[in-house]
Amino acid sequence: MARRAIRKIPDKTPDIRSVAALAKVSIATVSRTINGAPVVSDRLAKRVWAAIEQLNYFPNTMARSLVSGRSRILGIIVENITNPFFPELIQSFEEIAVAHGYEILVSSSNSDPAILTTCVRRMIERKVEGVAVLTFGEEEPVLEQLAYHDIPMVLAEFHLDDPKASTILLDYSTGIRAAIQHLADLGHTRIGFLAGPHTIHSAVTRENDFRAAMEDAGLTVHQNWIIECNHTLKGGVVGFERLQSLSSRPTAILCSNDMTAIGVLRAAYLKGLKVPQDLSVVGLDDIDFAEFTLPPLTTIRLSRVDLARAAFEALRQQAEKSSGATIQREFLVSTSLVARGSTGTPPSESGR
Amino acid sequence: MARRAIRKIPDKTPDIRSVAALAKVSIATVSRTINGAPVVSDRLAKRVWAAIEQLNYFPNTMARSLVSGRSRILGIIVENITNPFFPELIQSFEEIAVAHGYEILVSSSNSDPAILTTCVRRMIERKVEGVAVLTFGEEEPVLEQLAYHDIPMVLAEFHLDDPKASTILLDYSTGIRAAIQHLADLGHTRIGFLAGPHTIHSAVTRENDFRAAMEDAGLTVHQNWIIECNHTLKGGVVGFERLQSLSSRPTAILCSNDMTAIGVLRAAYLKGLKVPQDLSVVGLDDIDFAEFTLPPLTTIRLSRVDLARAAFEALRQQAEKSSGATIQREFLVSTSLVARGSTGTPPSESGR
DNA sequence: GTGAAAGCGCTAACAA
DNA sequence: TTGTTAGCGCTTTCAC
Repeated sequence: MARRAIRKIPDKTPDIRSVAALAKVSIATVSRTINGAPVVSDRLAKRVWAAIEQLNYFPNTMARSLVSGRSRILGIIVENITNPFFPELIQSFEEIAVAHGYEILVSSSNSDPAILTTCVRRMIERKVEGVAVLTFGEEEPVLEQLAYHDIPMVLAEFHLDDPKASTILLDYSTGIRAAIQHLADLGHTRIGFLAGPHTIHSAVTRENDFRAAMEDAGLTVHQNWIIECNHTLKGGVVGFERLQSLSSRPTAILCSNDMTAIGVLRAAYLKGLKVPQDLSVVGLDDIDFAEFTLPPLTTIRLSRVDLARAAFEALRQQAEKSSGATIQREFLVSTSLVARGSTGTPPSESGR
Repeated sequence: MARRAIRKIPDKTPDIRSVAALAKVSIATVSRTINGAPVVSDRLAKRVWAAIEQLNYFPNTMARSLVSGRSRILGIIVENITNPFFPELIQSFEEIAVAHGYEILVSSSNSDPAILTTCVRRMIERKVEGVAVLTFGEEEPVLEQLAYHDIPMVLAEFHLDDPKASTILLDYSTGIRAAIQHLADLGHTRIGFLAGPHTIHSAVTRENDFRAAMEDAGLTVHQNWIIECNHTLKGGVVGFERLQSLSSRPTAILCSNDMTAIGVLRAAYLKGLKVPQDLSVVGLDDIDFAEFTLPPLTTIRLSRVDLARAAFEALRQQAEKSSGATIQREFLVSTSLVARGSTGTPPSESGR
């Protein structure tokens, strides 16, 4: 019974030593070659690469991170991955990060503080080099943990007085002004606004910018035409219905985001209202789907690519900052109007 | 000039040694305590936990992974994060994985082989303990890399003859039969099918199941009513138009996925066709949005939660398999019909 | 039950 | 330019 079965010993995954041995160099040389240290001679570098190829060697990221102290992981926390705006954003962020040799840790807070706490904990445990907090304003409670752990962060529309925190400012104003002007040019004077939840900074900003734009255009803001919704399709439906229940109604509705606007489109259709003949609707975000609503949605474009780029850049600067160097702490992403089919001249019978 | 500025030395992030020192035990005891090894005495364990708390200590995941050989990271590769089906899937997978102490690495192949290769490379470099390849059939070329690196994987609708590969079978048949029967019950006999790209296994399976279901229902399959689309909204528009250009047309269309169906809904509307009065439309997936189309989409539900659960379970079993133990290698996720407003009786004037 | 010590695979400081 | 070596923070034998 003592006979030893002859088993093929599975070849260990190759490590830096096997590469060094095969290339007949030291492990330091292998390391230098891989990391592009400028001192390795071509002759040796060539041998090293050959060995790497032959062994199909992949450096062990954990060992690397452990010793270098750099995880090369960036975190991104979004509000709700189920809102099409965010997958598009994540995709851009991922692309950029991967192109720069970073890995990303995605998580979605679902506007739930408990989940957010878990997200942050995961980020800290995995030693991310920075976190893009793109929840648009629900973030305060967790920011301290991040700050405590000295993790760089970039926040959308929120200034944190921390040396490691950068801010992305969203210039909604430009887009919103353009939208109001567009509506005014079409002849609208009665414009309502379906806001986002007031717990979200960006929602408040958007609403304020709406008010300012209305004033600038010389239009009256009707307080009861401003309704707090929740940035979802259903929220848009509810908001529309509340507006409809009023005796005096707007001829155009600006929505705090596209999902809300899509909800309005849907509710208006069910109500028998024609867009844009009976009602003009404007969204904000310009998610991919906006082009395909019926009618195609006029909206204020907030470029996911620009946003992702700014977020990455802010984090990269923090992560790769040489001490003493000065970095950009504030980034601006602008918005612009995309006129499509959901806006038109107001119905003539409506009181001007 | 030699005066040394007095600077507050930032406290290093606490490590296992600081905890051990504070608790007056060895680092081995700290490690055992954290990992729930059953041998630590209550007395010491208590001291250790107190020290951990006091220092706000987080174990270093990389060091842990390096020595234990377990990254506790699972990869998930999806076809296209921009298709609403996938964010919903990712969200479920993330929830389950995080609940079990795993981190996840998400990436989206965008049906681009070059990107897919990068995805796989990232997974390998980060030493994931398993990968859920949910691209639904474009995966072969990269599977070998994963297999070569001995990484467990779970594939949707694809058997790979590798000890580390598990398969999730999608039982489309049940749902598709139910859909055809539903249509037949309404009086439809002329049913078309907008297929997905033939390069995708699942698309082919769905098409075959459509044919089989038609035969079972005693209905004739018209080859020219089966059109290959690409699982996008635009694809649905194009498919619909091709169907419309025919002299003899179906009264109902089954689509290989919801995005295609939404495209059909949109194109039909623009064409002046009323759904379901003039045309019945059925989707497949039941993405969240399906409930909100106009009219609400009748569709075949493919539960993201079930799929995510199966994927995680397959990977977990592989990753935590004790040698010799036998594990489940095949999982089944079923489908069911969700009847909503996009299906109805066929138009009377149309030839039966 | 507890501790000492040997690495996990790699980078970086220092020597040569 | 290249090699030697000391750890990075942790888990895990192996003694006690």
